[in-house]
Amino acid sequence: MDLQQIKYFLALAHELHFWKTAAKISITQSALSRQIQSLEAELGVQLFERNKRNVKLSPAGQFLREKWEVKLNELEFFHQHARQIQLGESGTIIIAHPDSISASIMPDMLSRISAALPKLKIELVQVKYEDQQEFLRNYKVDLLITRDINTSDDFRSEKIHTDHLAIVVPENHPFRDAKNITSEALNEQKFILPVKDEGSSYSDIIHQFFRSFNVVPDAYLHSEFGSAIIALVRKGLGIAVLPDSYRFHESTGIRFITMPFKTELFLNWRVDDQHPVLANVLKLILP
Amino acid sequence: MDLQQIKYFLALAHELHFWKTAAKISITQSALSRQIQSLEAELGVQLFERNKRNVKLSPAGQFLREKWEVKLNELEFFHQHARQIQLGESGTIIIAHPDSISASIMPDMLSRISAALPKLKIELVQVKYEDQQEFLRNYKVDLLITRDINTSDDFRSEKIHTDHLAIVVPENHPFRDAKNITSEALNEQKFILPVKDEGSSYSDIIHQFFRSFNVVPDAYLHSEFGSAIIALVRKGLGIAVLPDSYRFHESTGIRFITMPFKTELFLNWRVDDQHPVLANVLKLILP
DNA sequence: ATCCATTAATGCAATATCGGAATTAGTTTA
DNA sequence: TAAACTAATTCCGATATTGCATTAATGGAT
Repeated sequence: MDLQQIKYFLALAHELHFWKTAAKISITQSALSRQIQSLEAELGVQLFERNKRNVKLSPAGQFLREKWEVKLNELEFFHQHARQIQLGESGTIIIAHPDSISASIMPDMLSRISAALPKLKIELVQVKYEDQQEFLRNYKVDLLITRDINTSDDFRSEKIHTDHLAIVVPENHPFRDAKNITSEALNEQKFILPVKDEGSSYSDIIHQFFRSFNVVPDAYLHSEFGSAIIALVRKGLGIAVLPDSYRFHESTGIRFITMPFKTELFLNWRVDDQHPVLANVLKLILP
Repeated sequence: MDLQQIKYFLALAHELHFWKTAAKISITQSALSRQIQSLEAELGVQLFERNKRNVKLSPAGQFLREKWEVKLNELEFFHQHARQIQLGESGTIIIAHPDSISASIMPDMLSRISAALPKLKIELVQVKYEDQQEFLRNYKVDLLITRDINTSDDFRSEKIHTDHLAIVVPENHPFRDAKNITSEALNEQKFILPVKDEGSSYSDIIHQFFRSFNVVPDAYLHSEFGSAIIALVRKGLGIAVLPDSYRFHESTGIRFITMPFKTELFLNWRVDDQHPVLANVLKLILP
């Protein structure tokens, strides 16, 4: 059973049309037809119900389409990681990080890495909260920086930084410093908050912030991205609570008021990772 | 990339010897050598470090060996399940159940299923507590009977039975009925307990049992298998707390004293399972 | 040092497989 | 009934794979 056949199957399962699929994957309809037949024969499973006119997935085909799609994807990343292992110091390392620290600790961290390992390519990505574990587990990223402590046994986790929370207000806002921040004052503000990820300690700490003031925030806007939130604050759509790190983005038209609430940053990686430079990179990053 | 090539690779990774491996998989050494070469070329990864004398896995090969082994295994079960979907009512359904109920609710359940679906083959297996979720998730079993409520979103779970706990003692033991069971009496007994699975509600309930008597059990023996525990009780090595269902195993030389503590049985299956008879089977089993 | 046994790679010829072009055979539409 | 589609099939040349025999490198024994 050739992986190529499975890819042909997935393409056909998507198009449900031999000619169009054949064109799209650059083989002839005849070849495609026989590849599918041979796949069906080897599996002992009819994948498509087809007559001379129409093609549709059989129930078993439907099942395998779903499963094969994710497994092939996983295999792809394994192969990529194997190539990285082979490449050694001249490979690529993929780091997922929250937007908030793009301008604070990331630049310093990256320059330290690239100074010590000049041949290493670094790829930066941002990963949605709910996908983070899966991405690290399946080798889609090699290092994961989170604001949440990790729960899985497959990962190691170390605290690398502690941020403060800050109130972010437009430049012309009456709030000047921490003295202005009282329950009464907060109660009259409109807030732009991050979407609340269930179980994320980051949104926890923001709730804790409000609870400590005994305030239920009036929030009509939620956004996943800090930079978007900042843009909205600048436009006067409300004020926000964000990690102090955003201060280093040096946006104009807004003011940060640091509060005594802390939020921590964790570096996560796979235990027993085989990436040849990871150990070196960790040595550079960890305190 | 052919799955066959990957199987060849795994065989060679196991033997680390071209000739022996070739013989074992019934091809010639020449063919094997070139299959491995073509696999390496397609991946762009050297899998083995070899000279004219020795073969050993490269670091990347080591990594892929590990990953491929589990993924190929997963694929195998997917293909098997696809065949089951195709077979319809004449397929096989795989049920994992705890040993304790082999003689109580299983016989009745199975005869009901096979009466209604005479063509269906049923396979019974027992799965270690820590593997249960993985087996159900990856289609190694279709139905899973547990004493713990399920936590994953991918599964559905229904309570099918409630057992009582029973004290199991040898025939000649002074304990006769529940009236004998007091804190003082329990404190003088030696216990044979199940291995404690962290997070298993079944071991929880046994702890709860002891706590309600304010007894810390003197247990020098732990065993995973109820039938083993019963054998040990019969030999006078101690007494045990087990689900009342074991009573139906009709072992001689022991006595069950039913206690008012309850332990529940849950039936678990995959949400959105495609197995063609599963819905029918569920209808037969669920209350 | 030299010879021999071992073992992975390679050259070659036979065979099997694959892919493309054209054809065939059902099905739907006008 | 004809025309337009569309998946399967046939035929044939190109390509890949296999087994056999040979080669080249290595390690151990004498």
